[in-house]
Amino acid sequence: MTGPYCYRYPHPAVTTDICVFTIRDAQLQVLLIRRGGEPFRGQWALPGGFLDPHEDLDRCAARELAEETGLAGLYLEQLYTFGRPDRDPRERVVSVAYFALVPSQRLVVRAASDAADAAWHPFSALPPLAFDHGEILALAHQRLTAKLGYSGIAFEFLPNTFTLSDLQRIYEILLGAPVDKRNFRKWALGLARIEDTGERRCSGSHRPARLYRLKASHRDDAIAYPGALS
Amino acid sequence: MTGPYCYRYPHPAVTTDICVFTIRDAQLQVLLIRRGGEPFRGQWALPGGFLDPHEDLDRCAARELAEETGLAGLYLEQLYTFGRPDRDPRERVVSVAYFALVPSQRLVVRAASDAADAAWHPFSALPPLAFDHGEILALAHQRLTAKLGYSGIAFEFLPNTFTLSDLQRIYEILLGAPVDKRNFRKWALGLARIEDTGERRCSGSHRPARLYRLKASHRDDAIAYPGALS
DNA sequence: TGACTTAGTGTAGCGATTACACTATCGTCC
DNA sequence: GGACGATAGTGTAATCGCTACACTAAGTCA
Repeated sequence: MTGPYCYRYPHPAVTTDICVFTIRDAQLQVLLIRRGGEPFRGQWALPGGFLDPHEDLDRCAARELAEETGLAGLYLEQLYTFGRPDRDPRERVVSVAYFALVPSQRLVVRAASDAADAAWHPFSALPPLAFDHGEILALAHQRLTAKLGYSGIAFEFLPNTFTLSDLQRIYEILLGAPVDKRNFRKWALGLARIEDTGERRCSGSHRPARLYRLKASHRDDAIAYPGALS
Repeated sequence: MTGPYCYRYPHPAVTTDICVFTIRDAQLQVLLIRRGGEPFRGQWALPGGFLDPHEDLDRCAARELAEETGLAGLYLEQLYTFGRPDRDPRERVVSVAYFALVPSQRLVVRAASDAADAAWHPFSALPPLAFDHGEILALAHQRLTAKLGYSGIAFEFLPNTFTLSDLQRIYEILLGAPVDKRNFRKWALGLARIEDTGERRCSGSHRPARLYRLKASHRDDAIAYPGALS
């Protein structure tokens, strides 16, 4: 392939790929797009794409995510950089992987032009993935569960207001194990990061639950749920 | 600049930069090289260099480290990827940063051709650094101290055999605070990862210390010194 | 109004972490 | 060879945090 961009030494292409997680139907789910072009046409892959010449890496990840899925403004964190020489059959591609979390409510996903389709898949039943995206997702999942043990990352799955039962459900799904209600609440109520809104949520024929809210002032507090250490 | 390597879209250059830490003179120290060429000629920088076309990223980091400093076979871990569009004045460069640890004894450092000089610098008194290498080192240091809390990374600073006092000194230097001797030894002796060699080390006019050794079988055990949580 | 469903609450036991000070063993110097 | 100096090595009691565990409260709906 020849073109107008020439260098004295070979340069790899650089892309970002984004692992977007959410919790839906009481399951951890991942956003995948069906590839519209070669290679791996028709297979599922992570959203992502090539780095623009004057664009920061974080910016690239956010842009690709918005372009391919319509999602914007979510928690986005650099994960790891994958660079095996043969990971893309077309040319040498170094991919900076990101991982992102979406609250369960913001699930509207739009497939864009260069992606034939975009859909959520349960993490426990992923289809075969293009390139080394399976490996990338495995690492993202590992990071996600590890961060439960030392950061307040679980809150990123929640909307602005939530009940303590909502929060507990998140932890139970991510940990894959039930959590004691009283111990969990004792712990959660001790966190500086959340506060009572004074409101309640009525959702069915039972006692309404208090609604809590995140305090922006403590956004980056390290929060470790002790039961997450297992 | 024109050359034989042409692409349809612009490609950034990709490099690796390595933050090498050791402990020397009761201080955390970092390996820097003095730049022999432009830009930033004569300034201190992290060892590192351009990715070869058929080389994995990890491989590139290890190779550059060996070429520029003579160090090989040490603990090497990918840290983060830096890609600000203006971080290199010559052209767009995306750098995959690594961090590496060397035992205090293996300190022989050799400056190679393209690096005018290589030397250890106390982390607490770093000279001005080229590019965004100051930022990279700050992140590496953060990762290093964070990992003390949940991994056995401190052992990477030790030679094959060591005394418990050696180990304690590592923790005290990295944590920047004294550690209770009895509690520390109780903890260390409970680790499955170390074993008594039966030998002793005599180093001065005082009681000799038992020598311990790492068990290879437990190389990747997670080890968290409780005092490291502060 | 009774049944159902989820929200919300306290305590006692256990295990882990912490604080704390003296004895042991070697070399050296007189 | 005895005293000194220097580092190695050792145990216990108090505290704190985590865990296990079962019932009452407040709504809806039939």
